Amino acid sequence: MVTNKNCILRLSRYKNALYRFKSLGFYKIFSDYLADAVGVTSAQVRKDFSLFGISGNKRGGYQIDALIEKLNDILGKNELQKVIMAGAGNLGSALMKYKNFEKEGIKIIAAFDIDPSKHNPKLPIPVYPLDQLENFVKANTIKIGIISVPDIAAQLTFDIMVKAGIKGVLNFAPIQLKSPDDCIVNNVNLELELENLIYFVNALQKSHLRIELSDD
Amino acid sequence: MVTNKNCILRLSRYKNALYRFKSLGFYKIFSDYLADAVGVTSAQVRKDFSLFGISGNKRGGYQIDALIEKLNDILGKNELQKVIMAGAGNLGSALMKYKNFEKEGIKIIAAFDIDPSKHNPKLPIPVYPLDQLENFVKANTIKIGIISVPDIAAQLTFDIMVKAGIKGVLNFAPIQLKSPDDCIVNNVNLELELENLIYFVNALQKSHLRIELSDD
DNA sequence: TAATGTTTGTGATAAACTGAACAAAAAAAG
DNA sequence: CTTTTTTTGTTCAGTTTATCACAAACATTA
Repeated sequence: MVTNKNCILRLSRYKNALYRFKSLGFYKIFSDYLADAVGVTSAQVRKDFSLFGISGNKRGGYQIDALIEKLNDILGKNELQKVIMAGAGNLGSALMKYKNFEKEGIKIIAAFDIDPSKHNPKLPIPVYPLDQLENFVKANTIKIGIISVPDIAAQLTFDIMVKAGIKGVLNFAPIQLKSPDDCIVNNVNLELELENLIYFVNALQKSHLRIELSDD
Repeated sequence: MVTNKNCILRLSRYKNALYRFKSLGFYKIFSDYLADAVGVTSAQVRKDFSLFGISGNKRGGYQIDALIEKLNDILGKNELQKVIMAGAGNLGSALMKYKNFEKEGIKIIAAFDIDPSKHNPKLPIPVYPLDQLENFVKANTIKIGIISVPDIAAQLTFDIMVKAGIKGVLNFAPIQLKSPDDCIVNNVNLELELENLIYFVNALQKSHLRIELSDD
């Protein structure tokens, strides 16, 4: 089992790039083209593929269709992935309207919120009371959940999800969730991303400054 | 200059944890407490601090206030960070309403959109035509931008930002932006995060299955 | 003041990841 | 059919990142 998160992220990027190549009319591709499109070296591309037993044709490159198929298979994307959402506030609502998920075979099939004013089972993505989450997840054997509730409610919401049988959570709340071993948490923390950016922008400008100063 | 992105992300997490400890009434902290709160080892905490010349007191731990101050300084957070947003659609609007940014000293001061129906200079965060972005950024010496436009428009929008003098971009569009050396791009790709999660959930379940099977 | 216990700071070590380089395979050219 | 060219697949070496382990420093206690 490959546990390198960056490697898996690269697979997703390769796949996205392949769709673009395909839409341009290509039917085969070489590792260096794909590398350029994704911003890595060609050795990296071949190495990644080799880890998953994906092979191409020497001097012939890779068949795009077959490659996409294999990547989707590895990424678990060859069947529609049903996902639930906890929290129907601003961010949750925006994510529910986000078109790119469906394009990628990911469908948010229901949302849950503690606030009665948010409940509405008639929406395209119905919003139910939070206490119905467990039954819904069990009845529909959902494995993946998204948390977009306020941070104060995140751990509680998470625990409900775990109890219901959710095995993977995309967490937008800016706290570190306490999780059992058999549930995976991916954090998306927008403040952290911005802080990170600010650090590197500052650091880069300082290092430029130092280079300029050291020139004289 | 420390260029390890994960290390910088950890600094942000330490800082967040420190605020929580502080609000609980603590005034000093040991590396192992902080490590537990963030989910790393205590050696990692001390090593990270050591990289930035942060030192504590042997047997006395670290003063929380001084530590927060130092981390904010490193992360460039001791002054309000002004940020602009390109794209005032669903995601952009949700981000503009997102309260946690201001709590962290990050303020979105204006948004820009190509769609006239989105323009409204009277909103708390005013929305201007895209072609005013360059002048606005120059006039206000903004360094950081957020891209939440459709993927087809992302590169164009990015190029405008770079021309205006933006040095760091948080990009929500699911494409790889072509960027000059002096501008940093951090990608937030929600499909990728979900795909990643799906992979690891599947892989974990398969590996459990294998372990169970190999038990007999 | 001396002994004891605790926690930092860091050098050494190990692990993980990436990149370079080249043999092997296959197509194309002659 | 042989040579040349191209591109894969993989080994090996280099780099980066994380962990271990322990000396040094300080507080506490007797």
